[in-house]
Amino acid sequence: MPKQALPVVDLDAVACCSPIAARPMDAAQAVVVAPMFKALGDPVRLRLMSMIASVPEMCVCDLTPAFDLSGPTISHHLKVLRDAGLVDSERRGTWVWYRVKPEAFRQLGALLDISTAPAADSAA
Amino acid sequence: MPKQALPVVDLDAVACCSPIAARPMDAAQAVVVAPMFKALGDPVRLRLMSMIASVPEMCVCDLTPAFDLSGPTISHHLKVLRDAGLVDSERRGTWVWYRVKPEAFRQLGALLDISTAPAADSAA
DNA sequence: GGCTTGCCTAGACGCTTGTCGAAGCAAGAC
DNA sequence: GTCTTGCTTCGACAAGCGTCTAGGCAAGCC
Repeated sequence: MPKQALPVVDLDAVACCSPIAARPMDAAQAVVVAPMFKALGDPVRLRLMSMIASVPEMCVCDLTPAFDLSGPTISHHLKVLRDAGLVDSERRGTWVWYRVKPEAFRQLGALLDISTAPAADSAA
Repeated sequence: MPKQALPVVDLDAVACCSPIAARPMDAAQAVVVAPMFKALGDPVRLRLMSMIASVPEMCVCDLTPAFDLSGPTISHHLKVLRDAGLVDSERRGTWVWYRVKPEAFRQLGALLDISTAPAADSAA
């Protein structure tokens, strides 16, 4: 069995590593985590994330032409991803570069782990 | 009418295991996967998911009182989760029971895996 | 048969979101 | 300095979402 968050219940630790199947998530934690999933809940943002995650870092100037959308719209979606804590941006000279925040992805991945869940499919 | 939620999301049609960091996700796949994340992007639905995932199966009658929301609203959120392919429902006598679909969770977890990503900072 | 309980659907309402064009700011070229 | 390019912010609009009440259907009890 994979080791998991020990019973020390620090809110950050819970938000970070406790699978949602381990126990019912409390309202406060749900409010913190939901925006991260929500940010991924748009096809454009999912593709943006994927493009950024596929390379060490990505220039907005390479992101925008991949979509049939205006610059401001892409910029808006990138801001949503930034606000959700999924990516970081940095201006270097003329261009702005985006980079994923791996710890955020590890968090979400850990939340989705159902390996510790009561057997729903086999018990039925 | 234990209608099995129709395959709004056809799991088999999705590249089931390719992490989004492995390569840029194509638009078609993004359109299929985004609704699953979107469904988790609401605090109420996240808590519902967590409650359902914490036990083999869960009766709506136990779900509803945990929230300060009307029955129809909970029912609506459950339908969103059902349409996203994250849960299954079944009527047995008087009550309706919900159950997670583990394969959907495994798929989302796999998508979020960034261990194969080009080192933006983790291996740098 | 009629009544009650459990859940879903329908319709409506206000807030949020995705999109755009216009305008603004920062960096570099001239 | 001025001009151009890259990106973001602003303001607006339509579409979508979350919530409610009202109503409907199925199952079980009398």
